[in-house]
Amino acid sequence: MNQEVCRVRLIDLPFHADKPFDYFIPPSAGRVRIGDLVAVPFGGGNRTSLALVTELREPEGERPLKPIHGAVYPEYALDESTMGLVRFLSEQTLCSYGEAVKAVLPLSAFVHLQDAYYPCEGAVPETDFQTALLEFLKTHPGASEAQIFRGLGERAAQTLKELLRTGKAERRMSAQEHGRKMREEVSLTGDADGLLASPACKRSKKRAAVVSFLAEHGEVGFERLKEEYALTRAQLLTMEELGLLRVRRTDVYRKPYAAVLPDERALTLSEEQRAAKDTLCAMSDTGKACAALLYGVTGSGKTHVIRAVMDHVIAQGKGVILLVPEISLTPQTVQLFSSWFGDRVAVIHSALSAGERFDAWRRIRAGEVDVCIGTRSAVFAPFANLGLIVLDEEQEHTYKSDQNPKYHARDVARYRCAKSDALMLLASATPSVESFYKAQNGKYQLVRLSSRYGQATLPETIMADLRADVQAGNLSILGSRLQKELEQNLQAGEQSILFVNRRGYHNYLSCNQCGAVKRCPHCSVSLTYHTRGRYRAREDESVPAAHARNGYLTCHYCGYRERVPEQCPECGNTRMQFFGFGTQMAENSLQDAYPEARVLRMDADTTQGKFAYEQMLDRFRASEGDILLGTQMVTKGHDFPNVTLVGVLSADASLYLDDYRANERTFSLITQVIGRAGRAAKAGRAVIQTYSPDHAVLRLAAAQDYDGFYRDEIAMRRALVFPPFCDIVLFSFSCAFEPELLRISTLFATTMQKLLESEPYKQVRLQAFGPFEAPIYKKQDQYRLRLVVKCKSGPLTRSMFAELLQKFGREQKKVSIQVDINPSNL
DNA sequence: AGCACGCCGACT
DNA sequence: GTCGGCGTGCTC
Repeated sequence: MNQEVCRVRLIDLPFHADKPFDYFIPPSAGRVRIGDLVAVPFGGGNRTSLALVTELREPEGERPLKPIHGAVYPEYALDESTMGLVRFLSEQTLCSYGEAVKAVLPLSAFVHLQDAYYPCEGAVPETDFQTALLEFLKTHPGASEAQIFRGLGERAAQTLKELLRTGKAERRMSAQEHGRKMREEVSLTGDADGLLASPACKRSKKRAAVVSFLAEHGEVGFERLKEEYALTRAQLLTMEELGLLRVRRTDVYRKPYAAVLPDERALTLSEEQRAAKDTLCAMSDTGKACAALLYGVTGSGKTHVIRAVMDHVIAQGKGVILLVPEISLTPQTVQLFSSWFGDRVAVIHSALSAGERFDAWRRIRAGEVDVCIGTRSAVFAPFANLGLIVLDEEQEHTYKSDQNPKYHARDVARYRCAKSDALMLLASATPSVESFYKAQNGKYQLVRLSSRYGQATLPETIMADLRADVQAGNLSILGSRLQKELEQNLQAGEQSILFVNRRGYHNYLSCNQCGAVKRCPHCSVSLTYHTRGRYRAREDESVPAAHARNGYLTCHYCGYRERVPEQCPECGNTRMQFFGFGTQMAENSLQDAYPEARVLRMDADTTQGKFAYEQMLDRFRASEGDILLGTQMVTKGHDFPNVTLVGVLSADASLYLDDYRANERTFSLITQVIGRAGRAAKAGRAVIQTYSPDHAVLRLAAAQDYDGFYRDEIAMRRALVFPPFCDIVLFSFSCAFEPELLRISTLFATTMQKLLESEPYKQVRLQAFGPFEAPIYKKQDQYRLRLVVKCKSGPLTRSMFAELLQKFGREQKKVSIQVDINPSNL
């Protein structure tokens, strides 16, 4: 027999142990193919593990191989393209094979490997306890470890190992599936009177009642019995086992998003929109892999164009993936698209249960849907015939995963589209600098929508200079201009939205006289205040002067640090202040200023519940609030006709983010916020509070001048070498023991430098910074250092990183090392 | 990750 | 004298 050997990757190995292992395929294992999930005995104790077959090969060498147990979960075997995707993910993000597999399959939903123990034929026990255990296994073949412990106590563990080692018992794997919802139809196994007379019914009133009920109604669903008699599943199973009931199980799919009636409104496109649609459809029709950036100013009707292109692709029988940044923040978009595509749509929501996620996956794989709408992970939707992947609001950072595998949905989309000759469509009003750069260089086809759709007009944008307020002695969160506008709105009974930038909160130092902010001389990123001692400021707390003198300012990209200056280097003012406040503090100030106003605070804390977010928006829409105060979530695409004022409490918090994307994020944010107020018939106003009213980014955002913003920003990125002119690789080290942490991270850095001098890595060009302290140096009793590397993330560079990570993972376990290529925030 | 093998402290 | 701590190293 040839092809007796298979090469596999174990699913549950850490990165440093993740390499191929060979097994032989015994005849009992049946047919095994590449992409199959198999159970294999692994390690000294031969514990059963899940593995993925990556290669079939001829036997070679003398080393005896272990036999695989066999294929499991045959319906989830990976096809060739998914195998490619897994390889791509693991190579691209430096994650283990298993992590990649888990990203691509809804594994957690259904896989549950459990060891089952069996006695071996002719086993001769050596001790009394062995005799007892073997006896137990004979009466309970396939018992789990837990069952054995329940029967014989925990001390059976030792004996069980002896039996396994001496071949008196064996361990096989039982593969169980979870999360599969079955419709359970229950009927009687025989004549009702006979069953009622049985001891099983005599002993239980409930059983008797259920039997009588079934005698009357024939076959009924389990749900019905549950309602009528509070019958539990356990009781149902017992009755089935006792032979009273017959349960007919059929597979059902769960559909958490009930189908909405298809929206039959005809789509009328403007001239410009139709031209955009035609361009995109023509690209799709080439049947070749291609990518486009649909850049449309707010209100230009991107959604209509997207829908038209989706229709076009679906009409050709191809699958479409529509990615949105965050389902709960874009309920309208999702609702809109779900209703357009009716039953043939699957929605993948981060709040789905494992089972629901699994159902969606199965429906897609079975070809029952044309469209999959979802967040980041929906980019893996298993369409056999993929025609289009859309990333709506492509600049959003939520498209980058911050857990392994740390992929960017855009990269995965590009890969999948390339492999399936599909179209990748990025859409945004404020594209990421990286994407726009690619569009400028012809990598993406740029499609513009430059005119506003309908009568929507931009609101009047007001830069409110907070320095004037400080000079006038007003230190409130609300500047005078915003106060005036708010009062006007409260009086007129019109609604207002106030935005607090809490995300990316950090302590940065600025002069409250002239607004100057301390920046890194090398990276043009604002410096972050760190304390030297144990003290850490809470969100709403300004840093006390005593601590300020204790601390230092540092750059998160290169580790540069300096002392806290006594006075402003620009104007000599001694009133330097630390920034950062949250929604709670803003709410308090608002209530103090306007006790009669109804303020709805919306942030991560107040939107805990499942529907809390939507409920709050509904309440606001129903005018149950005068002011909606919140974080990021209030800036997303909601239409509130009665909102005529939008305020940004502090544009600076975002402007002086300790991230090279601060400008980009601010531009995007301010542009979106302004878009919130100009949607209805009434004219709106947008008030942007800032200490830097002349900051170019704010002015460009107020003017909605993306091209101007891009021109400045790309020049800055080029000059300082930031993406798209390089990749940033972040290594994070953590350990409870500071000296060890320092030793290992330094060793890591020097080993990397040494590696760079030797083949094959001599051609790798990179610049390393650090190790230096992470923004939060100590977290959960772990000290954290990081190493920032600027490089071009190519195969050679990544394999060097992989080699380093493997080595350091293998040789020491105290310091944990994480890697993130182009992290979404530092 | 799990697990075995291996070399030093407080207990029957 | 042994049980057991978790350091080190391997898993086809």
